[in-house]
Amino acid sequence: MITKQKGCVDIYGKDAKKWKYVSRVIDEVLEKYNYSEIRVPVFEASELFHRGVGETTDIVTKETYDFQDRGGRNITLRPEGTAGVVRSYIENKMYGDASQPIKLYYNMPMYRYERPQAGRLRELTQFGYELIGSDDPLADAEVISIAVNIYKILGLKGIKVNLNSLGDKESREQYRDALIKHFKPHIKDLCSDCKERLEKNPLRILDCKVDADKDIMKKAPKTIDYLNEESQIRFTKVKEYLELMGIEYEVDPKVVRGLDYYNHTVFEIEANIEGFGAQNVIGGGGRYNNMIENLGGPSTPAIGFAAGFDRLMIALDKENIKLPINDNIDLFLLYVNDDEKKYAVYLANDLRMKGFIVETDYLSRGLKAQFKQADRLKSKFTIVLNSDDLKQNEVKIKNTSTKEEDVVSLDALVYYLDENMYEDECECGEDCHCGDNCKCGDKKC
RNA sequence: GCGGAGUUGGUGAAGUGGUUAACACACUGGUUUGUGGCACCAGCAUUCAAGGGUUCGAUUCCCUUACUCCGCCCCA
Repeated sequence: MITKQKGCVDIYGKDAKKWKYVSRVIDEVLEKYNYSEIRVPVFEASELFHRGVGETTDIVTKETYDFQDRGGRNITLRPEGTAGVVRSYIENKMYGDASQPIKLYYNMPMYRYERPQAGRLRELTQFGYELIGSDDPLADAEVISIAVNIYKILGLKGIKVNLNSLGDKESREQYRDALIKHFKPHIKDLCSDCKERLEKNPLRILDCKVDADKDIMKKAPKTIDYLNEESQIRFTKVKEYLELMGIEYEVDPKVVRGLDYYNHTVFEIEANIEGFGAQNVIGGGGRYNNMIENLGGPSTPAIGFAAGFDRLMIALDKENIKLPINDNIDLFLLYVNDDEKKYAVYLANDLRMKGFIVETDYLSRGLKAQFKQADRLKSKFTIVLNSDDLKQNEVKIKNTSTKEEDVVSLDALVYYLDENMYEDECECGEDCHCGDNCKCGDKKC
């Protein structure tokens, strides 16, 4: 048997419906903020990610899917979304558009060659968005708030925003030196990973889990203390705007992010949900004011956010959030003889074109088995096509939940279905948010 | 890249160095010559992830590989 590749998943059936629903919510929220969707290629020149994401990051050094195509080009499957979006921004000269800033969002698969575990896949899906062309702290606050609002609308409760500022280039370098100075004398007390980090990326020592409780860690200098005045004012404004929007957050100096391109505002969104695996950061982002210039565009400030779609689905599942997905059908047509089957074919086609979800039997099953199938599909109505009835130009239609049966003339069938489909009570149940088609009074589901 | 635990039918699983691999659910058919969901009856893994080894004999022991799950690194 040929099986799927390691770290990949098949999404189908009920899960696919949930995915579709969640994607739609994300789309709708982002469109309220006037973001428009961008679709960029799955693969790009390897160089884009090396320069964009950062030559020294783990993502680039050990997690990319690199290959050469038949023309000898060096290709990489995208490990994240921002680099490709920025490439497109530059290549399509969006900086010249009349309307600024540029707001783009995406929801697409990413590829990282990693050992799979809970909440970690090789083919993962991320949604994210980028606000390019504004350095206003309002942009920072808004980007954070969008993420929080998406999670809120989906019904997630256990989420937490951890916020920090890395400051501008100057602040960041000063801070880096201060960290090295602080940790160097104590290097023997640190774990082996941290010993490496000291040279490579000292900021990452801060979120080490092994050394977390040690004294040196607690006494470590904080990014915020090394912000120059300008960066400090900026950070204060971001916080102010967040408060205006009613977004709760916590300043966490340990949030430094693993991608090289960040400066100023960085943030992570954590899912504090019982039963969630070790990978409880479901989203993160920050400002990347230098990246566009680094990739050959004009110097342009930007900020963005990216979130794990798969991890979001896990979070929704762990919090037992019932998504309003419709997994029943409107009508099942049962038949036995060939004339009835022909009529089923005709009627199914006709009613589908008129907007109903109609199923019939494809497996030459007995009547009993067809009823079972109708049950499994949670059909709201069933019609047993009967030659005698058809001669009279009528059918017997049964409401599955009330068990009531009506004789309806074929001409009136569409009208009958329209009238009775949602008649008795809100089909959606109390947890539904389907928003439309519900005739249960003024209640908007 | 490193570490731990697994892999038995469509599903949940029990089991043992020896000739029919429990049990349950699901499924299919029948009891009911065309009106279900209940009940009863019958059927449903020559096979225990793949390959190799030990053995008279392996699904059971050993090795390798693949995959899954969990963790580290890192990240979403």
